[in-house]
Amino acid sequence: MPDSRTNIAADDHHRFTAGDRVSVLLPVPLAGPYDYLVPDEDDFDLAPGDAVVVPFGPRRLRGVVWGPGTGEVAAAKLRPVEARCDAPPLPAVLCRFVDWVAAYTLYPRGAVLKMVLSMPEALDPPAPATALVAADPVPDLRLTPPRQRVLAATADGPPRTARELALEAGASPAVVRGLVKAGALREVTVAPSADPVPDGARPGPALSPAQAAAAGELAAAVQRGEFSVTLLDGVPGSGKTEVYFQAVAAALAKGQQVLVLLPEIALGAQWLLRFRERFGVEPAQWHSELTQATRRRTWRAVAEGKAPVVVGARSALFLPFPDLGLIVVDEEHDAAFKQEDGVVYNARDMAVVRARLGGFPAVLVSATPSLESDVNAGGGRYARLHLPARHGGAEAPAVQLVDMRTDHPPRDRWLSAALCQAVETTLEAGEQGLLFLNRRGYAPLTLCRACGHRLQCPQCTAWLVEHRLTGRLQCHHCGHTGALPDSCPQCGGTDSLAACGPGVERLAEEVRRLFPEARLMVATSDTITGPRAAAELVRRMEAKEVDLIIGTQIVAKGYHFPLLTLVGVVDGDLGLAGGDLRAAERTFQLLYQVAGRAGRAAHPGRVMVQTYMPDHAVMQALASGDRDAFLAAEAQARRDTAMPPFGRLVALIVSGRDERAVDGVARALARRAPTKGPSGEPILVLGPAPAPLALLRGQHRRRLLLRAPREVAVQGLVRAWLAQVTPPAKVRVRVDVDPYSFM
DNA sequence: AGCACGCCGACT
DNA sequence: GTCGGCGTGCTC
Repeated sequence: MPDSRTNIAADDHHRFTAGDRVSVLLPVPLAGPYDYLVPDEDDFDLAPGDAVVVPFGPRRLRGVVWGPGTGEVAAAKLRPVEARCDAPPLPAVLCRFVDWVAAYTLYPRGAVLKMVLSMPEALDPPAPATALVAADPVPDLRLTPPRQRVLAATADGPPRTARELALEAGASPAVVRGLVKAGALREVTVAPSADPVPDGARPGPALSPAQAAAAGELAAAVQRGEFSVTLLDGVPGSGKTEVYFQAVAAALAKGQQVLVLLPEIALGAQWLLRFRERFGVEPAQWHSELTQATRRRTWRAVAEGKAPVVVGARSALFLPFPDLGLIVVDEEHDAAFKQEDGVVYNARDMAVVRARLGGFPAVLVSATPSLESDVNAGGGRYARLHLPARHGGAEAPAVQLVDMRTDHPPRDRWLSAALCQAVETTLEAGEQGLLFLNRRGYAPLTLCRACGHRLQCPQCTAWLVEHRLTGRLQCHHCGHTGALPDSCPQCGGTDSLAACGPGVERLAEEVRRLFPEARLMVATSDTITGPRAAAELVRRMEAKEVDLIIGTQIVAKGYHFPLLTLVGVVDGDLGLAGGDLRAAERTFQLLYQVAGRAGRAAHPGRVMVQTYMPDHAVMQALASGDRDAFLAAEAQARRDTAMPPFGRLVALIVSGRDERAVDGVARALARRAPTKGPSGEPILVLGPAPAPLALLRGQHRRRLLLRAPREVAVQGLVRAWLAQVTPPAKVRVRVDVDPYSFM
């Protein structure tokens, strides 16, 4: 375990008064807290965790009192704290968490605090809500029908906000505004209405014996109120959600708060519905697509203990819960929990840390647990709850491998005879199918048949992907787009550019040719752009307006389509290329998830995986359904190579516009690489190597990778290593502790 | 991260 | 003669 530095804010109840020095942590990516003076005013005192406004150079910033001043700075330089914010102090456990995450990830504490204070305006009290009531009658008021409805609505009931009133009267907000302006409605201030909260006492659904046993264990862990980690491991459709909802109910019964982390809020629509069915109302949500006002309200509600349940993406981990009693990490294996920009951290791992610091249980949920969690459960560090059967008795779908070496389709076609046959059977039976291809666009590569030139992104080491939907070329790494040229930019040849390989759009073209009567829908992040589009997809599938979905990983999880009985994986080998440590594990997880879309209701499902490597361990595991054998083999391979979770990795990514400067820094780091740990443990440093995307957004990138035995606290080692090299200003060195992506 | 200071090109 | 480009340096 990494070093967690001692923290003052955590255990100090003492208050700072006039003339004292306090250290204040600011949400800026600079090393540590800065010292300030407590102003010389009566009744002004500060305690650790208090949010304050301080001068900082030419600006004023909101920060958090972290503890007593360090005294390292000359008294003459000190400036006084300007004010205390009218907000609940940050819980001491959150301050300790910030320190812990900073120490672990090797990021400045201020950078971590920035994630906590992501909504600084929430530190100011909310403006009082204004509501509207009927004013004295206005002579000569033009009474249009909408106006009459609005005025009628004000006749009874409590004052309502303009929005509520418009909604109730079926009028536009402009009508309401017009009436206010005309003087027919009067503004009054009201106490802000509290959102309805989930009701943990509502009876849950009937659970199977296995579900009930698992739910009982989780509820008991919540009851005990001690740190523990439980891996809830169950096949898709085994009813994991209902099981952990019982733990949520137990925490609510104790009066504690609950955080549920989901990898992407995109899979939230059906999840929110289930939550609502179970607890009566939707929980508070936290993700990047919320409006400013909602974020502000929610942050404040969490801080005031008024949001009993929050469901959110990884950043929700940094919300100021005063009394958190449970964290659930659903789809815990999902790589989306790894934050890659800004502070690099893994929300699943940090959730476990947060639970440990807070002294409450964490529950990790998955049908395809990560190797880390599986090993932790196997070694007894985590408890494991297993839900074996599909709830409701549906059979797990049979997975059939299609050997593309013998059943290969003709040139520029991607569907084997076997899969075509299966699609036909499915369509004839009036059932639905999903063709899964994890590649957006029409073709991943365009090349010139005359001169061999490949269309490449000017900013990245990546091919440009043709998108017929938009008629443009697109780089999937930096967002660069350009028109599709009609002649080769290299040799000028006309009619020589050829699309190579399939994307979902090209696959759709093939399917339209083969099954002209089938109704298709292409589901990718280009077509499913938000919750509305996702809901529409669900509606069209349920109404059976669609026979075949052609989709990327966006359809791999979260959805439940009762009539979907066939899943065809068009290129099962796609994720296995490249030297990624977790390529096999991830491919298995993804394909297993996709396979789980087939036959979830009364109809038995069928899954076909097209592969050129039918003997590969991933394919064998899918075909046999023996996930545990696959995980065991994968674990053994990692053990043999001292790779995670049996060893530790830290990646350094050196980047900058000037390739030679980047190379220089990377080589300087390599020369000073540690070879031994503090007690002589063997340390291996690989690199520098060009990153797989050696050029990204015009930035040249080199990677170094440090591997250490599990028991070595790598942070000290890396800190000392980095201290020996001072890169020039335009070269950046990023640290990624426990890297997931090797790009 | 911001924001200022500072030193070199195209405008009123 | 000024407005403004962004290089580097500091913030208790």
